[in-house]
Amino acid sequence: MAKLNHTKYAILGLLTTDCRTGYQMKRLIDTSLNHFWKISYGQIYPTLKQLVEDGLANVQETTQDGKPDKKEYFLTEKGEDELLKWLESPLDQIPVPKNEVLLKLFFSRHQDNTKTIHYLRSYHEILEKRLNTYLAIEQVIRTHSLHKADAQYWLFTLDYGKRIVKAEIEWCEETISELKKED
Amino acid sequence: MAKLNHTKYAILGLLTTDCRTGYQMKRLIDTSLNHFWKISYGQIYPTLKQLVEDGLANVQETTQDGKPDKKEYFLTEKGEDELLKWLESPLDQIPVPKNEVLLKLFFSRHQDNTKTIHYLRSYHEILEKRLNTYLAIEQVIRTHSLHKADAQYWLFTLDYGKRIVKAEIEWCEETISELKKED
DNA sequence: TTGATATATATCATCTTGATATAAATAATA
DNA sequence: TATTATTTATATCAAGATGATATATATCAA
Repeated sequence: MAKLNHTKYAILGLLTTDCRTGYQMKRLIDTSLNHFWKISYGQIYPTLKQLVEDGLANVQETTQDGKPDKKEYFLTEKGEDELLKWLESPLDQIPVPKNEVLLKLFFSRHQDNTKTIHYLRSYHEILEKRLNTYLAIEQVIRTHSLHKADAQYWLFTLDYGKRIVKAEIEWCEETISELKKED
Repeated sequence: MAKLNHTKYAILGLLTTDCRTGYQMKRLIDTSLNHFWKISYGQIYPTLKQLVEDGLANVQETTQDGKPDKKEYFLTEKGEDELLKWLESPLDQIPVPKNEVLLKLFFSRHQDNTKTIHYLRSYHEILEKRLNTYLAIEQVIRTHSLHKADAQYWLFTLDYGKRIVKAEIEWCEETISELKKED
């Protein structure tokens, strides 16, 4: 049964930025907002169609010089209202994300601690890279995009990402330390 | 296209605990492991069937006094090997979870900051409740289950949950504070 | 006696995923 | 100059996930 469809609102929101095509939306999400969202083409194009059918967006085909033709989507007033209604809607439950690392860790009494430690070291490396990515993105925003309307809110989301990754890194270090004691 | 199927390994892992039925597995996940995993009946029963077909588990129907009949599943040696292989497999990419709160926050320049602040206060409340839940679970583990083979690893996962929630709470407080400055 | 709850198995409409397909363009390389 | 790689762009689909729903047998509470 259909619960709230986040894809629809994500795309409505994206239409308030300067993304106009499905391809641009996918790129923006993948390169700049992937610390808190992800989307697939399998969601984008059917949802754009549905938004047009529902009168929340309209579409205009554009011929480009030196590039393939494209379909540009624009929010309608009705679409804007729908977005605002969603923004105002109260917070429901927040699902806890599934975490493969913790799933494995929970069952890892079945293997040697040295393997588990090695695994957590890999995780630690991934997290450090991720933190560096977030710091780099933050730098780029502060240097080039602070004037943009979204900048402040974008930084809020990055701050969230940074804090979570830092907590994950600390947890990693602590857990590795505890596992070492048990050998 | 089929990527690694976590459900299968989650269920193989659960069969190393004293869960024997689909219903018990769902209950264990929902009550004790929901800080890092979730599963639906829609996954459990078809996957149990598949494990039996693949020779990774076997099933035995049991009549119970005063309760409905049940199907009990047991790991085979082949299933145990498969679980160990999975535990030893190297860490691939870790997806960043989707986060509805950050999605809304990113677009919330379109609404009054007072609404956003109110929304983040709701989030704050949910997080504080969640932290209390984790602390309570930890207490129960330390008091009643420390002897269990899984206890230490379970506490590791809870420690992760606690640290993440604490980071989220701090982020909330900081972000609310920044938003207040802008009014 | 009735309704709620616990224990138990199971299905399905809807949504998501990410691989894949196709195509028109430019850019890089041999 | 031709070929290959990359960019820009739209689109689909098999496989998996979800969580509501259904059904059934039991005990417990009102």
